[in-house]
Amino acid sequence: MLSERQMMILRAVVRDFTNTGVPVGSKALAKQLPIHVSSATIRNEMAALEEQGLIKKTHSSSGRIPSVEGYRYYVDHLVKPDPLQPNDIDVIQTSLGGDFHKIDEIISQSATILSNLTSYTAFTLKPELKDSRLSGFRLVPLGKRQVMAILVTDSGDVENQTFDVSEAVSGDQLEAVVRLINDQLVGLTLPDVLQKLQTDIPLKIANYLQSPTGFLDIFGDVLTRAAQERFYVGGRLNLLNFSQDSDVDSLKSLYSLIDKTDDIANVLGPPSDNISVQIGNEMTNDALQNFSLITATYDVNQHGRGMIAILGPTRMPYSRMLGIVGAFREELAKKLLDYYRNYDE
Amino acid sequence: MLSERQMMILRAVVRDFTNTGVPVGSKALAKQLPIHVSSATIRNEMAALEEQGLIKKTHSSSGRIPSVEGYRYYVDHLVKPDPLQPNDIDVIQTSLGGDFHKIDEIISQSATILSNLTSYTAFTLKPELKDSRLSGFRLVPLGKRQVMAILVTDSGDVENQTFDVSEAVSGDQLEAVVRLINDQLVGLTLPDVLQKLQTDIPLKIANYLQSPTGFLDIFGDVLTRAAQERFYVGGRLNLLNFSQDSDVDSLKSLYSLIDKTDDIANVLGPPSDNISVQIGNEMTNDALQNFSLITATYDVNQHGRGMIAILGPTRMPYSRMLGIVGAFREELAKKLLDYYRNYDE
DNA sequence: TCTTAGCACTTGGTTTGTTTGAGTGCTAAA
DNA sequence: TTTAGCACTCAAACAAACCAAGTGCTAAGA
Repeated sequence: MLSERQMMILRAVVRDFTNTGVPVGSKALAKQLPIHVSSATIRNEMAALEEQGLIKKTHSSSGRIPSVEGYRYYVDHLVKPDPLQPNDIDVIQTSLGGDFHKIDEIISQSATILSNLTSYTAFTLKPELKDSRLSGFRLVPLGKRQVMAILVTDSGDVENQTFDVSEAVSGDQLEAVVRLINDQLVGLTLPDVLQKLQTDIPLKIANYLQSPTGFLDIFGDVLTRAAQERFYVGGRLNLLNFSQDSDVDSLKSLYSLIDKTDDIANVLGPPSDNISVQIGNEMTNDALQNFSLITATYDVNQHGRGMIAILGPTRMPYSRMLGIVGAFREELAKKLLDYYRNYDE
Repeated sequence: MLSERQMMILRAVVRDFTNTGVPVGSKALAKQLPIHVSSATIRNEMAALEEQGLIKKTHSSSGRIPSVEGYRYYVDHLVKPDPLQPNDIDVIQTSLGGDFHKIDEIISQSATILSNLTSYTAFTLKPELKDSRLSGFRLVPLGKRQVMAILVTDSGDVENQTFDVSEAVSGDQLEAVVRLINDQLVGLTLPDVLQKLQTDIPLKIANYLQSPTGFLDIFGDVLTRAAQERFYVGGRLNLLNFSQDSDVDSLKSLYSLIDKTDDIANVLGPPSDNISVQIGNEMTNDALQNFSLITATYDVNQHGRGMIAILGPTRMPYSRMLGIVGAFREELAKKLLDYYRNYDE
């Protein structure tokens, strides 16, 4: 249990350290705090805070820096998100104000905006497609042997892929396949489609084609790509600013971590309604020991829920960051609702 | 004019320094060289080489390192490309051996292979499309207001883009546009198409649509994207290994340089039949002062010519790198010919 | 004339020691 | 409970000393 004064001191330590990066000592605190006590008193309180594992020293006679637990306490109990700077609001609204023709453009643009605002690295995941349904499938013959497969979902997502057909296939046959898929699968959720694709469909398609597997593979490919959570990264290079003593190896593993599509869900953690903060070793991943991750979901009504996140050094100014993330999730949700409304009507 | 012995010494200095990264002294050279002379003699010769600006000292009593001019002389007169390691041949052939369905896959895969072989950063440009011709154009209605535009060239390239149509457009109208474009533009080279698009076409299309500009913009978009040289980068992270003293700023400018599509042609320089080497400040770009760039073209007969390149530290083992680039350009050309042959027949 | 042994000299890097300043814990008095 | 005072610690900055590698030059030898 912390006294009021201890909280005040802890808050000041975190604030000061996140701002300056220098361990903060009793004297500086005494001068800075609103209450009027001597540095010796501060020292006593700091000893108590250290006792509880909330702050620590970098060496035996140094000032204090927050421990991970200290940051945690600060984030959970002491911080208040800063309201956005007018300037920041401007940036968001102009960057997001344009006319977009694809959801992906909005989401990827968002990653850039977020990284600019924070000067950290930002992630954006588009709303999950798990619940969206197949609304159309096309096969468009392009040349002698090339065909493009196009898949459309009811939420306006389009996924396509070109492939070669190994044998000569007639337009009629293609048509038949398309008709079959559209008859049987349209309206189902993507996971359901994927499942049927492995059971019912191969039998039926065999009527039209001798070796149907090729087609189904392609269709499956396009499908899984569409169903996969697609994520975007902004401000990759900002990570360079925080890799202390330029440890190339850890930088590399960091970069390969954030570029691997499959891992990202693991890294970000499960979605939650609140804005969530993960600090340093609270994340299991070794490469992230000196980083903090702020994640937040955004809801687009029946169109599902997506996620945004920023990754920065453990000593980030949390109040400002929480403010930005909180505001941005709202703006993004609004923008997407707008987009869908336009698209639906 | 260099004597035989001076050449031998220069070659040895470059070899040694590129291998070890340590300035090389007279004693080490005396031991290493095939001829039997004392270190004092070597010192005299080195003084002569320094006189000519081919090698230099890092400080008044240090060993010598090659100057840019020294590297240049070495590359122009002394180096012999190493033959490929059996292991490397293996890597190339298995990585390139698979079944590809798109040229872009081959080219992008090539960047990865090259970067793996060299442990530097690799670039690959696909064969220019300037000379290839439009072979087909499609507009595929996807939903109420979404349409996909697809463009195919005679070299098998496919480019597509989804867009919203602001007004309700009937299928008939779309068909008419498609027919018009196919009638008027198929068979022309892409630059010609682009040109006609600004002159003849708008007039004709006005018969079918009230506000044709939207469509033409889209078509133009897709077209320019297809005509643009597309390039791929492999081994981005390898740059981290060579950024001495972790100068974050120069790293950043380096990365933004290689990620900007429009600049890449400038950076790589004009294509030439030979393998070309650019060393340090021979490149005007500030960010590249400590790097060397090896570029080479590859020819795919009538399908045009592309480019590959590797970017590494000035002190790279040139003989090995020249060997790799030389061999790889051939393999890639072969593979692409194969691909086109399959595609054409 | 070319080569080489020998030597004085230069320099960066490493080690070792010193100083300084910010900060701490503890004690004893207010 | 607070605070002034004091002894103590440690990183960082600076300086001195030393070492190893290498150089240029000179003078003798082939």
